[in-house]
Amino acid sequence: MAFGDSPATNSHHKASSIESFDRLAQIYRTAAAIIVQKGFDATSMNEIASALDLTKAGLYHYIRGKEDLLFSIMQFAMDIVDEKVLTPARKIQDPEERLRFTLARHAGMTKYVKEITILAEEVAALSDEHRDLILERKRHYFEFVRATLVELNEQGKLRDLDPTIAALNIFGMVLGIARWYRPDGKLGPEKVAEQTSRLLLGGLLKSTE
Amino acid sequence: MAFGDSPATNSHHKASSIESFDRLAQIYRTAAAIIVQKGFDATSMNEIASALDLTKAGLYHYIRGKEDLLFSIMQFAMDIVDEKVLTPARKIQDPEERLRFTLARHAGMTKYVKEITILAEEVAALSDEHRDLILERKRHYFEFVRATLVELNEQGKLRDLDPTIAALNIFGMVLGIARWYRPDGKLGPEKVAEQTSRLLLGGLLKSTE
DNA sequence: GTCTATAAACGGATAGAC
DNA sequence: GTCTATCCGTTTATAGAC
Repeated sequence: MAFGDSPATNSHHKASSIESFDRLAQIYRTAAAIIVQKGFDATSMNEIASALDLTKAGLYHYIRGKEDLLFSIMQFAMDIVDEKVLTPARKIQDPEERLRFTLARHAGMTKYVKEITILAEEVAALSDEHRDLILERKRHYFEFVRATLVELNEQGKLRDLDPTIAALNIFGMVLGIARWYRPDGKLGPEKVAEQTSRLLLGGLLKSTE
Repeated sequence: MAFGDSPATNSHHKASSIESFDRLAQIYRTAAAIIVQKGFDATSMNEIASALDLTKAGLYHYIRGKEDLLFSIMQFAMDIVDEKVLTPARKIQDPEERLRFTLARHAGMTKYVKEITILAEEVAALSDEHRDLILERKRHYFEFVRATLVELNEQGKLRDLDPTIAALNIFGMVLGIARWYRPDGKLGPEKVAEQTSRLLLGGLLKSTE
Protein backbone atom coordinates (compact mmCIF):
# COMPACT_ATOMS: atom_id res chain seq x y z
CA MET A 1 0.00 0.00 0.00
CA ALA A 2 1.36 3.31 -1.07
CA PHE A 3 0.77 5.13 2.17
CA GLY A 4 2.95 2.97 4.32
CA ASP A 5 2.18 3.11 8.00
CA SER A 6 1.23 6.77 8.17
CA PRO A 7 -2.48 6.29 8.82
CA ALA A 8 -1.64 3.76 11.52
CA THR A 9 0.90 6.13 13.01
CA ASN A 10 -1.64 8.93 13.26
CA SER A 11 -3.94 7.44 15.87
CA HIS A 12 -6.72 9.78 14.72
CA HIS A 13 -7.35 7.60 11.73
CA LYS A 14 -7.31 4.08 13.07
CA ALA A 15 -10.96 3.65 12.21
CA SER A 16 -11.11 6.19 9.42
CA SER A 17 -13.27 5.77 6.36
CA ILE A 18 -12.24 5.69 2.73
CA GLU A 19 -13.08 9.38 2.50
CA SER A 20 -10.51 10.19 5.16
CA PHE A 21 -7.84 8.36 3.19
CA ASP A 22 -8.62 10.41 0.11
CA ARG A 23 -8.59 13.58 2.17
CA LEU A 24 -5.21 12.68 3.64
CA ALA A 25 -3.81 11.98 0.18
CA GLN A 26 -5.12 15.33 -0.98
CA ILE A 27 -3.51 17.05 2.00
CA TYR A 28 -0.16 15.39 1.30
CA ARG A 29 -0.21 16.33 -2.35
CA THR A 30 -1.21 19.92 -1.71
CA ALA A 31 1.33 20.35 1.08
CA ALA A 32 4.05 18.74 -1.04
CA ALA A 33 3.42 21.17 -3.89
CA ILE A 34 3.89 24.16 -1.59
CA ILE A 35 6.80 22.71 0.37
CA VAL A 36 8.79 21.78 -2.72
CA GLN A 37 8.42 25.29 -4.05
CA LYS A 38 9.04 27.36 -0.93
CA GLY A 39 10.98 24.96 1.25
CA PHE A 40 9.64 23.30 4.40
CA ASP A 41 10.62 25.95 6.92
CA ALA A 42 9.33 28.78 4.79
CA THR A 43 5.98 27.07 4.40
CA SER A 44 3.43 27.89 7.11
CA MET A 45 0.53 25.74 8.20
CA ASN A 46 -1.69 28.66 7.29
CA GLU A 47 -0.59 28.50 3.65
CA ILE A 48 -1.20 24.77 3.46
CA ALA A 49 -4.60 25.15 5.11
CA SER A 50 -5.58 28.00 2.77
CA ALA A 51 -4.61 25.97 -0.28
CA LEU A 52 -6.98 23.27 1.00
CA ASP A 53 -9.74 25.83 1.70
CA LEU A 54 -9.38 25.19 5.40
CA THR A 55 -8.33 27.13 8.44
CA LYS A 56 -5.22 26.18 10.34
CA ALA A 57 -7.29 24.58 13.10
CA GLY A 58 -9.26 22.64 10.52
CA LEU A 59 -6.09 21.22 9.06
CA TYR A 60 -4.94 20.08 12.48
CA HIS A 61 -7.91 17.76 12.61
CA TYR A 62 -6.14 15.55 10.05
CA ILE A 63 -2.53 15.73 11.10
CA ARG A 64 -0.56 15.66 14.33
CA GLY A 65 1.74 18.53 13.52
CA LYS A 66 3.94 20.09 10.91
CA GLU A 67 6.88 17.74 11.32
CA ASP A 68 4.59 14.74 11.24
CA LEU A 69 3.13 15.98 7.96
CA LEU A 70 6.61 16.16 6.45
CA PHE A 71 7.42 12.68 7.65
CA SER A 72 4.22 11.30 6.13
CA ILE A 73 5.02 12.86 2.76
CA MET A 74 8.47 11.32 2.85
CA GLN A 75 7.15 7.88 3.77
CA PHE A 76 4.69 8.19 0.91
CA ALA A 77 7.52 9.08 -1.50
CA MET A 78 9.66 6.23 -0.23
CA ASP A 79 6.73 3.82 -0.66
CA ILE A 80 6.37 4.94 -4.27
CA VAL A 81 10.07 4.41 -4.96
CA ASP A 82 9.93 0.97 -3.36
CA GLU A 83 6.88 0.00 -5.35
CA LYS A 84 7.77 1.43 -8.75
CA VAL A 85 11.54 1.01 -8.83
CA LEU A 86 13.07 -1.11 -6.14
CA THR A 87 10.69 -4.07 -5.95
CA PRO A 88 10.48 -4.72 -9.69
CA ALA A 89 14.20 -4.05 -10.17
CA ARG A 90 15.19 -6.63 -7.55
CA LYS A 91 13.59 -9.32 -9.68
CA ILE A 92 15.97 -8.71 -12.57
CA GLN A 93 18.92 -11.08 -12.52
CA ASP A 94 21.29 -9.52 -15.04
CA PRO A 95 22.98 -6.50 -13.42
CA GLU A 96 23.28 -4.51 -16.64
CA GLU A 97 19.62 -4.95 -17.43
CA ARG A 98 18.80 -4.18 -13.79
CA LEU A 99 20.78 -0.95 -13.92
CA ARG A 100 19.13 0.14 -17.15
CA PHE A 101 15.70 -0.55 -15.68
CA THR A 102 16.44 1.28 -12.41
CA LEU A 103 17.82 4.40 -14.05
CA ALA A 104 15.08 4.63 -16.65
CA ARG A 105 12.34 4.03 -14.08
CA HIS A 106 13.61 6.50 -11.52
CA ALA A 107 14.44 9.20 -14.05
CA GLY A 108 10.99 8.75 -15.55
CA MET A 109 9.00 9.10 -12.33
CA THR A 110 7.47 12.39 -13.27
CA LYS A 111 4.17 12.00 -11.39
CA TYR A 112 5.71 12.08 -7.93
CA VAL A 113 8.67 14.38 -8.54
CA LYS A 114 7.56 16.77 -5.82
CA GLU A 115 7.32 14.18 -3.10
CA ILE A 116 10.65 12.61 -4.09
CA THR A 117 12.36 16.00 -4.15
CA ILE A 118 11.16 16.63 -0.62
CA LEU A 119 12.44 13.20 0.35
CA ALA A 120 15.82 14.19 -1.02
CA GLU A 121 16.08 17.73 0.28
CA GLU A 122 14.23 18.17 3.56
CA VAL A 123 15.73 15.44 5.75
CA ALA A 124 17.24 18.07 8.03
CA ALA A 125 13.80 19.24 9.11
CA LEU A 126 12.81 15.86 10.52
CA SER A 127 12.92 14.88 14.18
CA ASP A 128 15.79 12.61 15.14
CA GLU A 129 13.60 9.50 15.28
CA HIS A 130 11.88 10.16 11.97
CA ARG A 131 15.18 11.06 10.31
CA ASP A 132 16.67 7.74 11.37
CA LEU A 133 13.75 5.88 9.83
CA ILE A 134 13.95 7.76 6.53
CA LEU A 135 17.72 7.56 6.25
CA GLU A 136 17.55 3.80 6.84
CA ARG A 137 15.14 3.39 3.94
CA LYS A 138 17.27 5.63 1.73
CA ARG A 139 20.35 3.60 2.62
CA HIS A 140 18.61 0.46 1.35
CA TYR A 141 18.04 2.09 -1.99
CA PHE A 142 21.60 3.36 -2.19
CA GLU A 143 23.05 -0.03 -1.29
CA PHE A 144 20.93 -1.67 -3.96
CA VAL A 145 22.39 0.59 -6.66
CA ARG A 146 25.89 0.25 -5.29
CA ALA A 147 25.63 -3.56 -5.19
CA THR A 148 24.54 -3.58 -8.80
CA LEU A 149 27.61 -1.57 -9.76
CA VAL A 150 29.83 -3.98 -7.84
CA GLU A 151 28.27 -6.89 -9.73
CA LEU A 152 28.89 -5.13 -13.02
CA ASN A 153 32.47 -4.56 -12.02
CA GLU A 154 32.91 -8.28 -11.28
CA GLN A 155 31.63 -9.00 -14.76
CA GLY A 156 34.18 -6.55 -16.16
CA LYS A 157 31.48 -4.35 -17.61
CA LEU A 158 32.08 -1.30 -15.42
CA ARG A 159 34.55 1.39 -16.34
CA ASP A 160 37.42 2.10 -13.97
CA LEU A 161 35.15 3.68 -11.35
CA ASP A 162 34.72 3.52 -7.60
CA PRO A 163 31.23 1.99 -7.11
CA THR A 164 30.50 4.09 -4.03
CA ILE A 165 31.33 7.42 -5.62
CA ALA A 166 29.59 6.37 -8.81
CA ALA A 167 26.42 5.47 -6.92
CA LEU A 168 26.48 8.77 -5.05
CA ASN A 169 26.93 10.63 -8.31
CA ILE A 170 24.09 8.71 -9.95
CA PHE A 171 21.76 9.81 -7.17
CA GLY A 172 23.03 13.36 -7.50
CA MET A 173 22.12 13.55 -11.16
CA VAL A 174 18.84 11.69 -10.93
CA LEU A 175 17.59 13.60 -7.90
CA GLY A 176 18.74 16.83 -9.53
CA ILE A 177 16.22 16.34 -12.34
CA ALA A 178 13.43 17.48 -10.04
CA ARG A 179 15.11 20.83 -9.54
CA TRP A 180 15.06 21.82 -13.18
CA TYR A 181 12.32 19.70 -14.74
CA ARG A 182 9.13 21.61 -15.46
CA PRO A 183 6.00 19.57 -16.27
CA ASP A 184 4.71 22.38 -18.49
CA GLY A 185 8.09 22.97 -20.20
CA LYS A 186 9.46 22.02 -23.58
CA LEU A 187 11.26 18.88 -22.43
CA GLY A 188 8.96 15.87 -22.25
CA PRO A 189 9.35 13.40 -19.38
CA GLU A 190 10.16 10.45 -21.67
CA LYS A 191 12.95 12.37 -23.38
CA VAL A 192 14.42 13.49 -20.06
CA ALA A 193 14.37 9.95 -18.70
CA GLU A 194 15.87 8.52 -21.87
CA GLN A 195 18.61 11.16 -22.14
CA THR A 196 19.56 10.96 -18.49
CA SER A 197 19.88 7.21 -18.40
CA ARG A 198 21.79 7.29 -21.70
CA LEU A 199 24.28 9.77 -20.26
CA LEU A 200 24.70 7.73 -17.10
CA LEU A 201 24.95 4.35 -18.83
CA GLY A 202 27.50 5.76 -21.25
CA GLY A 203 29.61 6.97 -18.36
CA LEU A 204 29.27 3.80 -16.32
CA LEU A 205 29.58 0.98 -18.82
CA LYS A 206 32.47 0.03 -21.06
CA SER A 207 31.95 0.38 -24.82
CA THR A 208 28.21 0.76 -25.16
CA GLU A 209 28.48 1.90 -28.77
CA MET B 1 38.08 40.81 -6.56
CA ALA B 2 36.49 37.92 -4.84
CA PHE B 3 33.87 39.88 -2.93
CA GLY B 4 32.16 41.39 -5.90
CA ASP B 5 30.05 44.43 -5.14
CA SER B 6 28.86 43.38 -1.72
CA PRO B 7 30.83 45.94 0.31
CA ALA B 8 29.70 48.65 -2.08
CA THR B 9 26.11 47.48 -1.81
CA ASN B 10 26.19 47.73 1.98
CA SER B 11 26.47 51.47 2.42
CA HIS B 12 27.85 50.99 5.94
CA HIS B 13 31.17 50.00 4.52
CA LYS B 14 31.84 52.51 1.81
CA ALA B 15 34.84 53.81 3.70
CA SER B 16 35.61 50.65 5.61
CA SER B 17 39.15 49.64 6.47
CA ILE B 18 40.99 46.42 5.66
CA GLU B 19 39.99 45.09 9.08
CA SER B 20 36.33 45.50 8.19
CA PHE B 21 36.83 43.50 5.02
CA ASP B 22 38.37 40.67 6.98
CA ARG B 23 35.56 40.85 9.48
CA LEU B 24 32.98 40.69 6.72
CA ALA B 25 34.72 37.72 5.16
CA GLN B 26 34.74 36.01 8.54
CA ILE B 27 31.04 36.71 8.97
CA TYR B 28 30.23 35.27 5.56
CA ARG B 29 32.25 32.13 6.17
CA THR B 30 30.79 31.53 9.63
CA ALA B 31 27.26 32.19 8.46
CA ALA B 32 27.74 29.94 5.42
CA ALA B 33 28.89 27.05 7.60
CA ILE B 34 25.73 27.24 9.71
CA ILE B 35 23.35 27.92 6.83
CA VAL B 36 24.61 25.02 4.74
CA GLN B 37 24.12 22.67 7.64
CA LYS B 38 20.74 23.79 8.96
CA GLY B 39 19.23 25.54 5.96
CA PHE B 40 18.73 29.29 5.64
CA ASP B 41 15.27 29.53 7.17
CA ALA B 42 16.17 27.31 10.10
CA THR B 43 19.21 29.44 10.88
CA SER B 44 18.61 32.39 13.21
CA MET B 45 20.64 35.56 13.40
CA ASN B 46 21.23 34.71 17.02
CA GLU B 47 23.03 31.49 16.08
CA ILE B 48 25.23 33.27 13.59
CA ALA B 49 26.01 36.02 16.08
CA SER B 50 26.87 33.51 18.81
CA ALA B 51 29.21 31.62 16.50
CA LEU B 52 31.00 34.95 15.97
CA ASP B 53 31.04 35.72 19.70
CA LEU B 54 28.69 38.59 19.14
CA THR B 55 25.17 39.49 20.10
CA LYS B 56 22.51 39.82 17.46
CA ALA B 57 22.61 43.60 17.68
CA GLY B 58 26.37 43.51 17.29
CA LEU B 59 26.06 41.46 14.13
CA TYR B 60 23.63 43.97 12.67
CA HIS B 61 26.36 46.55 12.76
CA TYR B 62 27.99 44.74 9.83
CA ILE B 63 25.05 43.66 7.72
CA ARG B 64 21.80 45.12 6.53
CA GLY B 65 19.64 42.13 7.30
CA LYS B 66 19.32 38.39 7.00
CA GLU B 67 18.34 38.28 3.35
CA ASP B 68 21.14 40.66 2.47
CA LEU B 69 23.61 38.38 4.21
CA LEU B 70 22.43 35.45 2.11
CA PHE B 71 22.74 37.48 -1.05
CA SER B 72 26.29 38.51 -0.17
CA ILE B 73 27.31 34.89 0.42
CA MET B 74 25.88 33.93 -2.95
CA GLN B 75 27.65 36.77 -4.74
CA PHE B 76 30.86 35.68 -3.07
CA ALA B 77 30.33 32.09 -4.26
CA MET B 78 29.53 33.24 -7.76
CA ASP B 79 32.68 35.40 -7.78
CA ILE B 80 34.74 32.35 -6.83
CA VAL B 81 33.22 30.25 -9.60
CA ASP B 82 33.85 33.04 -12.10
CA GLU B 83 37.43 33.43 -11.00
CA LYS B 84 38.44 29.79 -10.55
CA VAL B 85 36.43 28.08 -13.27
CA LEU B 86 34.76 30.31 -15.80
CA THR B 87 37.44 32.90 -16.56
CA PRO B 88 40.32 30.43 -17.03
CA ALA B 89 38.09 27.98 -18.90
CA ARG B 90 37.02 30.61 -21.42
CA LYS B 91 40.62 30.95 -22.54
CA ILE B 92 40.78 27.32 -23.67
CA GLN B 93 40.13 26.98 -27.39
CA ASP B 94 39.61 23.25 -27.78
CA PRO B 95 36.12 22.36 -26.50
CA GLU B 96 37.08 18.88 -25.28
CA GLU B 97 39.99 20.26 -23.29
CA ARG B 98 37.75 23.09 -22.04
CA LEU B 99 35.13 20.61 -20.86
CA ARG B 100 37.70 18.47 -19.08
CA PHE B 101 39.11 21.53 -17.35
CA THR B 102 35.69 22.86 -16.33
CA LEU B 103 34.47 19.58 -14.86
CA ALA B 104 37.67 18.84 -13.00
CA ARG B 105 37.92 22.36 -11.61
CA HIS B 106 34.35 22.62 -10.47
CA ALA B 107 34.22 19.12 -9.02
CA GLY B 108 37.48 19.81 -7.22
CA MET B 109 36.47 23.08 -5.58
CA THR B 110 36.49 21.71 -2.10
CA LYS B 111 37.45 24.90 -0.26
CA TYR B 112 34.25 26.78 -1.04
CA VAL B 113 31.80 23.86 -1.16
CA LYS B 114 29.62 25.44 1.50
CA GLU B 115 29.17 28.74 -0.27
CA ILE B 116 28.52 27.06 -3.60
CA THR B 117 25.99 24.69 -2.06
CA ILE B 118 24.12 27.67 -0.68
CA LEU B 119 24.29 29.28 -4.10
CA ALA B 120 22.68 26.17 -5.54
CA GLU B 121 20.06 25.45 -2.91
CA GLU B 122 18.82 28.64 -1.27
CA VAL B 123 17.74 30.73 -4.24
CA ALA B 124 14.14 30.55 -3.07
CA ALA B 125 14.97 32.54 0.06
CA LEU B 126 16.17 35.58 -1.88
CA SER B 127 14.13 38.71 -2.56
CA ASP B 128 12.81 39.01 -6.10
CA GLU B 129 15.44 41.56 -7.12
CA HIS B 130 18.36 39.65 -5.66
CA ARG B 131 17.08 36.39 -7.10
CA ASP B 132 16.99 37.90 -10.58
CA LEU B 133 20.61 38.99 -10.25
CA ILE B 134 21.81 35.59 -9.05
CA LEU B 135 19.84 33.62 -11.61
CA GLU B 136 21.27 35.81 -14.36
CA ARG B 137 24.81 34.97 -13.28
CA LYS B 138 23.98 31.27 -13.01
CA ARG B 139 22.47 31.37 -16.47
CA HIS B 140 25.82 32.63 -17.84
CA TYR B 141 27.59 29.65 -16.35
CA PHE B 142 25.00 27.24 -17.66
CA GLU B 143 25.14 28.72 -21.17
CA PHE B 144 28.92 28.41 -21.17
CA VAL B 145 28.73 24.67 -20.46
CA ARG B 146 25.91 24.19 -22.92
CA ALA B 147 27.79 26.05 -25.66
CA THR B 148 30.81 23.85 -25.10
CA LEU B 149 28.64 20.76 -25.58
CA VAL B 150 27.22 22.21 -28.79
CA GLU B 151 30.75 22.80 -30.06
CA LEU B 152 31.70 19.23 -29.22
CA ASN B 153 28.65 18.03 -31.07
CA GLU B 154 29.67 19.98 -34.18
CA GLN B 155 33.03 18.27 -34.00
CA GLY B 156 31.27 14.91 -33.84
CA LYS B 157 32.76 14.17 -30.46
CA LEU B 158 29.55 14.23 -28.44
CA ARG B 159 27.40 11.15 -28.02
CA ASP B 160 23.82 11.28 -29.26
CA LEU B 161 22.72 13.66 -26.50
CA ASP B 162 20.63 16.80 -26.22
CA PRO B 163 23.11 19.50 -25.12
CA THR B 164 20.56 21.28 -22.92
CA ILE B 165 19.51 18.21 -20.97
CA ALA B 166 23.12 17.06 -20.76
CA ALA B 167 24.21 20.42 -19.34
CA LEU B 168 21.40 20.38 -16.79
CA ASN B 169 22.35 16.86 -15.78
CA ILE B 170 26.01 17.81 -15.44
CA PHE B 171 25.08 20.56 -13.02
CA GLY B 172 22.86 18.16 -11.14
CA MET B 173 25.67 15.72 -10.54
CA VAL B 174 28.37 18.27 -9.83
CA LEU B 175 26.24 20.33 -7.45
CA GLY B 176 25.08 17.14 -5.80
CA ILE B 177 28.63 16.42 -4.63
CA ALA B 178 28.29 19.01 -1.90
CA ARG B 179 25.34 17.13 -0.43
CA TRP B 180 27.24 13.93 0.26
CA TYR B 181 30.90 14.98 0.35
CA ARG B 182 32.39 15.12 3.85
CA PRO B 183 35.76 16.85 4.27
CA ASP B 184 36.59 14.52 7.17
CA GLY B 185 35.39 11.38 5.41
CA LYS B 186 37.21 8.55 3.66
CA LEU B 187 36.89 9.96 0.17
CA GLY B 188 39.56 12.51 -0.65
CA PRO B 189 38.69 15.60 -2.68
CA GLU B 190 41.06 14.73 -5.53
CA LYS B 191 39.59 11.28 -5.92
CA VAL B 192 36.04 12.61 -5.89
CA ALA B 193 36.86 15.23 -8.52
CA GLU B 194 38.70 12.72 -10.69
CA GLN B 195 35.99 10.06 -10.46
CA THR B 196 33.15 12.48 -11.10
CA SER B 197 34.69 14.03 -14.17
CA ARG B 198 35.65 10.58 -15.45
CA LEU B 199 32.06 9.40 -15.13
CA LEU B 200 30.74 12.50 -16.85
CA LEU B 201 33.31 12.54 -19.64
CA GLY B 202 32.69 8.86 -20.29
CA GLY B 203 28.99 9.53 -20.64
CA LEU B 204 29.38 12.63 -22.76
CA LEU B 205 32.15 11.81 -25.21
CA LYS B 206 32.37 9.15 -27.87
CA SER B 207 34.97 6.41 -27.41
CA THR B 208 37.23 7.75 -24.67
CA GLU B 209 38.89 4.40 -24.13
C1' DG C 1 31.69 48.42 18.02
C1' DT C 2 29.28 46.09 21.27
C1' DC C 3 25.85 45.79 24.60
C1' DT C 4 20.79 45.49 27.01
C1' DA C 5 16.19 45.94 26.23
C1' DT C 6 12.31 45.86 23.55
C1' DA C 7 9.29 46.44 19.71
C1' DA C 8 6.49 44.19 16.24
C1' DA C 9 5.21 40.36 13.73
C1' DC C 10 4.68 35.60 12.88
C1' DG C 11 4.61 30.67 13.71
C1' DG C 12 2.85 26.20 15.60
C1' DA C 13 -0.46 24.45 18.29
C1' DT C 14 -4.82 24.01 21.18
C1' DA C 15 -9.46 25.04 23.53
C1' DG C 16 -13.94 25.05 22.95
C1' DA C 17 -18.26 26.44 20.35
C1' DC C 18 -21.13 24.78 16.67
C1' DG D 1 -15.25 18.44 10.63
C1' DT D 2 -14.71 23.13 10.65
C1' DC D 3 -14.67 27.41 12.83
C1' DT D 4 -13.11 31.69 15.99
C1' DA D 5 -10.18 33.06 19.42
C1' DT D 6 -6.14 32.72 21.83
C1' DC D 7 -1.75 31.12 24.01
C1' DC D 8 2.99 31.15 23.90
C1' DG D 9 7.43 30.83 22.01
C1' DT D 10 10.58 32.60 18.51
C1' DT D 11 12.26 35.68 15.08
C1' DT D 12 13.90 39.80 12.70
C1' DA D 13 15.13 44.17 13.53
C1' DT D 14 15.95 48.58 16.02
C1' DA D 15 16.62 52.16 19.82
C1' DG D 16 19.65 53.94 22.72
C1' DA D 17 23.28 53.50 26.47
C1' DC D 18 28.25 52.84 26.97
